Amino acid sequence: MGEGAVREVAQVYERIKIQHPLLLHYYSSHHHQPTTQLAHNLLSDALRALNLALSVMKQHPAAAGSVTPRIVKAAEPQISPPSAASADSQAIVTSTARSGKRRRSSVMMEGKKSSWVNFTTVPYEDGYGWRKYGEKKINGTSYTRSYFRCTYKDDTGCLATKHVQQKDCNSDPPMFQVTYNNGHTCKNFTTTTAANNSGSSNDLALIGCCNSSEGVTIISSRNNGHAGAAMNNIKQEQPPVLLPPPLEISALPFDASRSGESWDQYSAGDVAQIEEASAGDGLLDDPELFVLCTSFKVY
DNA sequence: CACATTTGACCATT
DNA sequence: AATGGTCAAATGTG
Repeated sequence: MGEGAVREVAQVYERIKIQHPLLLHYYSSHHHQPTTQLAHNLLSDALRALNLALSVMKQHPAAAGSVTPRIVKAAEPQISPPSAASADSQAIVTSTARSGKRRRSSVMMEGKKSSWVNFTTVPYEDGYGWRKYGEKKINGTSYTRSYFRCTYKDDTGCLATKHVQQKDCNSDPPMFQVTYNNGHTCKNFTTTTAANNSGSSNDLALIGCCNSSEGVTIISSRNNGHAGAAMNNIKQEQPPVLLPPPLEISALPFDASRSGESWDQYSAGDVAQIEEASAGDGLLDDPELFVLCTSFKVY
């Protein structure tokens, strides 16, 4: 058993995990079909088994074969899952006195906890409403990084933010690294407008990177090599979904026929906290394996 | 008019 | 000083 085994198990796990919600959605509207429920149960069992297998492999790397030190390092931090809305993080809702010069208080620094990354071809479709608040050219990258905060921050004090960084690799579709900070606390805040992304409705995020070939859904949104241009296709008002509880099987309250959801990052509510180990693309030699190996629950 | 995006400036950290 | 993250005025859009 080696790295290849870990990768294979992890890939199967992620595939099931990603496609499970589609089945659940179908199942929710076809209760009368026992075969669907059977498939649902089987998938649930498979998920648990694979999750457990990955956990064992990770805890006994000697048995599972060598895992690159960088991966292990990145998976080390064990911090509360992204969905946890801690009280102190609420306290950080510093109104930052719009008037004067803002100052990053120590409380603010204490609040930087939940952070996780996701590699996806559809960085703007994760079921939440995001509002762009900045764009920056980051050293060592070809594309600008865009910063988003929760659309309902002002209404609910939701501290969720994310930034999207297109990878340098010339993949088609382009791959993005999405870094989330703080889970959403706005929950099921209602929106009125429906998603009308330029991308096809069934786009599904896929964990992976440049050379991922399997299961990548082509999105129609073009990218002309400038992240800012790609942003023009962002649909800010998307039907929000509740964060699925960590590895808990539940139907998602969204219409999968309208908006693809890249909620895999949530199912890893226990996802290892990922600290930026290095700048730019040096984060990992193999981001795909990296994500796969850090997104399962450790029992 | 309300809301979202753009973009230069500001601030904290290293 | 360089860098990354955020603010907020200006601008765009429906």
